[in-house]
Amino acid sequence: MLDIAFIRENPDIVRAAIKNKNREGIDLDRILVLAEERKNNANEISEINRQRNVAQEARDGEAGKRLKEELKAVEEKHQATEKELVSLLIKIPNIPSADTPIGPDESGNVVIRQWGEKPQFPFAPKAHWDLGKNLGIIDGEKAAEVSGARFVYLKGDMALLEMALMRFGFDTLISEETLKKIIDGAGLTVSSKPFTPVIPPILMRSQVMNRMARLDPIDERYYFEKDDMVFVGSAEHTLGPLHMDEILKEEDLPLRYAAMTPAFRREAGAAGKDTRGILRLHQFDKLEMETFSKPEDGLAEQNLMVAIQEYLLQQLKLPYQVVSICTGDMGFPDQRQIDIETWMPGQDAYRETNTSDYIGGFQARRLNSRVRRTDGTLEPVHMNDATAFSQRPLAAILENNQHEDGTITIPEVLRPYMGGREKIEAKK
RNA sequence: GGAGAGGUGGCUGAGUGGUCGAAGGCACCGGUUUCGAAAACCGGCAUCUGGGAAACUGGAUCGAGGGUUCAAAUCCCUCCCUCUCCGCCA
Repeated sequence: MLDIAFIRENPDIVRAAIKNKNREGIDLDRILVLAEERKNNANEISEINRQRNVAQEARDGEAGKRLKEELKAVEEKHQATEKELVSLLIKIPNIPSADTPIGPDESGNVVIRQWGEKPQFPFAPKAHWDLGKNLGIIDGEKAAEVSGARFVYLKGDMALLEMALMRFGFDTLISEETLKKIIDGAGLTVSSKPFTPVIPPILMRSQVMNRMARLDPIDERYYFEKDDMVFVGSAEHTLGPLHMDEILKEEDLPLRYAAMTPAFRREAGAAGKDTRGILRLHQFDKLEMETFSKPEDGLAEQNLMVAIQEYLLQQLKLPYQVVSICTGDMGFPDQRQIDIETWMPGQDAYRETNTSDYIGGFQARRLNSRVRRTDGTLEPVHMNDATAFSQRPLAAILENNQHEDGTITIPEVLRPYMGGREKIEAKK
């Protein structure tokens, strides 16, 4: 949710954001009228209450009764205004950052840099679903019988590889030394405070998800009506509300958290897309980063998130490109979205493996997560969320490190987590 | 799931219809004392919000929402949460 004062002062910026993010049809003038009405009603209520307090003091039952009726009428009006205002307000998307490309859809995204050499194969490289099936480490068929489409069993070395990947990610995020190295390497000036590892809930109240501006579209969520709860679509959804209704101390910022959880997505509207392999599942594991920072540090914080993502992929020696997501393709609460696409030779394409969302104070405003500044004022804390690793890099490892005989070379950095082994081979 | 007890300021804890935004204690801030510190003593100290340059001042807030009443932290209803015991369970 945007700050109403900001909307009042910058209607043109807000209008542009609505248009560029393809959210037309929002009546901004109505919002401004309602905001004015709300303020007037609040003042009126305040005045009636003052008179009521006087009447109480005087034990004046007659005046008290009359004022109570008056109050009731104004309060009803006030609540109706408030309700309509908030319902309109939460439809306004966050304002894209100045460096976000303007574009209608993913065709407007801009590749900002590429890293790594695409591997050359003296044979036709296979896609990970074929590699995984042949090695007996990805089983989509049995999963389909048991759970339906878009589920898989990861077995044997694939299961171990995932644990290795996630553990490597965690170890990177909780090491101040490594973070320092990453920060220096990227030429950033941000805190090197390490991430706190968290095991968060993956079921949450729908209301809180709504305060994260992530409930809509509800079709994308697994919703348990009886309990009014939803499955998280990402650990972001329960890490973000970790400080709701709190006032944070400026000196405690940044706060950084990392959590690996299953993520659940209904993939409504993605029918027929990526039906093979592990790129688009209803349930997948993801190691997520979530940070809370001072408003002025929020953008630099996102740059750190991206630097970490790049470091992780570089350590795996996976070629990738960094993409600045344009206005028409970016998330509703995002101020700036940077994706990383990793090269998948079996599909002859870069595929999205990481995303990082700079949210600014957009979620914090509804979550009521604020920071007390040294001058005593309160501001919404700025939030960033970003993928460290999902399961998608596993697909990239399989495809990039494959051999003609179908075996896979395990990335060096993951070997210590896999008993020092160098290769994944078919079980004899 | 069953039974019971609770949710009050940064913490603790009193408060069962008006004099309560809320005693006392702890913590914190300032002062006296001291060479300095501790202790003791004195004073201050919730949050949000409208108006105002400020001094100051109006309003709201005792888990959330609704109700009774001229008046609610206090009475009634609904919901949420926490704790204890039992049941069940990893």
